[in-house]
Amino acid sequence: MKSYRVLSELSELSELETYLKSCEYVAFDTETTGLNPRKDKVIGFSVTGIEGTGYYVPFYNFNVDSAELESLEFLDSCQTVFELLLTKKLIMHNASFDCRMMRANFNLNLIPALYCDTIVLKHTVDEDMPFGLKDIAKRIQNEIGLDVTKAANEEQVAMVASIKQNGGSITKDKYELYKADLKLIGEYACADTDLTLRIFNYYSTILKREGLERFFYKDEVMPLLKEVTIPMEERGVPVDVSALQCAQEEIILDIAKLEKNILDKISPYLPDFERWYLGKNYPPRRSGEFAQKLAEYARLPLPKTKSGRLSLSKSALESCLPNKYAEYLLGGEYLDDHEVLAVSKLCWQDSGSPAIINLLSKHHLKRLFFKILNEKSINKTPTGQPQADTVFLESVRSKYDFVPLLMDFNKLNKLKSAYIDRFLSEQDSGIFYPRFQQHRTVSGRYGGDLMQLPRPLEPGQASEVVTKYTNMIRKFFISGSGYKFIDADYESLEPHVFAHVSGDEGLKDIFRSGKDFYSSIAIATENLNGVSADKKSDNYLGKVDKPLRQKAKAYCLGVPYGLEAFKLSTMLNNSPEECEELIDNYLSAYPKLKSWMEVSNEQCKKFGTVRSEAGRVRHMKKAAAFYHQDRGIYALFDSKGNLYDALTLWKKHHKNESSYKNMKWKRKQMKNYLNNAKNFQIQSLAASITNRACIAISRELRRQGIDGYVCCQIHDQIIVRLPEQESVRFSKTMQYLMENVYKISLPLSAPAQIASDFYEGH
DNA sequence: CGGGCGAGCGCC
DNA sequence: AAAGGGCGCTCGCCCG
Repeated sequence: MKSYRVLSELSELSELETYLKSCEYVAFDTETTGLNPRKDKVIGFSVTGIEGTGYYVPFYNFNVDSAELESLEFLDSCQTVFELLLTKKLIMHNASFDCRMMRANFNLNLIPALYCDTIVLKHTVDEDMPFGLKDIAKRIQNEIGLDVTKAANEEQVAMVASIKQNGGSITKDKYELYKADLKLIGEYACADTDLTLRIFNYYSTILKREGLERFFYKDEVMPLLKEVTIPMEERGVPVDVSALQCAQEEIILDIAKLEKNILDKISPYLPDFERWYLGKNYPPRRSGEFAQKLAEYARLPLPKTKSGRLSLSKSALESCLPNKYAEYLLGGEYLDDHEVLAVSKLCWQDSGSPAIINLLSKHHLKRLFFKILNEKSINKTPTGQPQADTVFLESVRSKYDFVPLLMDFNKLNKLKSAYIDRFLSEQDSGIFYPRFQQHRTVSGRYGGDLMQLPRPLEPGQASEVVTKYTNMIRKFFISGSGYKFIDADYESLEPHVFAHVSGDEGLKDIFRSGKDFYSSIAIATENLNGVSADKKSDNYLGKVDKPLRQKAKAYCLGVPYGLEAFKLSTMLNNSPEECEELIDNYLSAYPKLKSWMEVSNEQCKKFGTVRSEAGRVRHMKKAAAFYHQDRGIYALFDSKGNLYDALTLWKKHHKNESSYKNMKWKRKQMKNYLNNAKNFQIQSLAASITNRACIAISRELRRQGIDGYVCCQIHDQIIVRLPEQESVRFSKTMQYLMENVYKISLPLSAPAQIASDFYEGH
């Protein structure tokens, strides 16, 4: 039986204190007025130390009569409880949020007491979605012995009813939980901490069983969260607001200019487009918008209704006879095509859109290219639709003078909406608070909103206007006065890790000799003579035959991640046979790479898990299930245990459409698992190297008492923000740590630069 | 009108 | 007949 207590009297606090004293592990959760720690209030918190129990301490109550939050006496009397919390092992679900909320509201730093975040705990033993508290609980409800589904539904219904009754809003963007009845909030808050504790207990057993405790608590996950992630999200990065505003104004003008130019140039094709568009959106009708506009167009002498529209009643229309338009509206069949078009256009004009073709709509562009201009698409989307993507546009670039403009138009719009507009609208007093989520990728990389900052372009790589705005984006992030950034990128981290993980001495030697990775592989694979992989040599491949090096770039990492001859042939414009040979030669040149790939496949099939050298596990239960359940006619594997190729599968099953479809889907999944198993070992180790460097850097900053922090991590790049006077000295320390905290069999290099924005030094 | 989704494109 | 991994964000469009 569950027993949740919602405190109402100050005297009850001592009960809570006794409860806390008796528990070692305590689940903790805040209830708030919103998601912004800098603006929103903590209205109360709940704790659970024993499954099935919980306490809620309310700080605010929503007064329905005054429609205001009123503060309660617990607000000033919680010091003892707060201090007690700091002595516990706290369990939270999405701890970054609660920790930042508590510090912003009460200047209480819970990070030192934070023991486990159940989101990253769940992620460490099960990387796949979902990660919401209740969603996780639903998945394991049999194991934890609760009907979470039922309880969650009831809770949802009760909360929504209460919020609505008290005049609150329940939309996704504005969910005013704090307006629900206090008692209800309190009980459900306790239910949440109860779930959190149960989830913790459940996954802790698995963590231990899988030997992941050290990886989780000591080496990476929790230290990264406590010492890097939360501080990073809490402090944010300054942005240059006025530069953002200028850029926004400017790019709007440049986009408008491009749009006008494009519309002028495509005007010969627009009548065809218009016919299609109007016919689709405003087809002839005897009622509604079209009928109204038709009556207007025909100037029918009709009386007006109260709402100001023309009355299309039978008697009114009959009084207009004889008239072909009135006849049509009364049920007649005939209406002239060009008149239909004219009326549709009147309807469209009312919509107020500036142009009939929307250059942002892929739908519209596809119509233009594939139906009106009768071009053939190059690629198809996964759903079989023709694609009007950059590959296609590139192919018709010289054929139509508007296409280069359209490509620029696309890029500029992307830069505007994804970067300029977003950073401007989300910045808060000149600080952008990025998210860094440790559970969003299977590899243990961060997921977040700073991961896709465009990399700067060299002059000539793109048109002038695109280069201008692309190179602006990283400059918006500034260190601010008195502060500097130290910005350090690992030099080709993923290729280094790849060479290390493969265990192939030939691959490793490339880096040991300081030669160019792609050129070396091209020379070894294709038996090239008279060229060198030495970047300083006169006959350096990258200099004397750049396309050959580019070719190698396409397959060096692609092949180990599962790239096959057919796909490669489309990338290189070679025959599949040639590519088959190329791949064979590549793998023969580096025999350990080949055997590593085979071992990885075996591991994935037989056990359904792979482990990165740093200790993270990728769980692929289904891969092992496919392999071990593999029987008879529906087998995915041949007698040697190799995945059937697509052609064999087709031969075996194409006569039965549905089972072929099913087998194809299964094979695709299995192939994906096999590829992912290989990719994971490399990507995940690279992520661990960067993550552990971040932890070491944060610790060193703290040890030296420097007011600095890791403010951004983008896969193989770490940016620290710190006081200017410390920057030069600490940059050496930072570089040393990045190159040395996690040792692999090759030396790593991470040159550190001092900068005042994210662009400098690139 | 909000949610969901496909398509496209940005990053490593 | 098929066609490299990991992501996030934005858009337009569709649907209830």
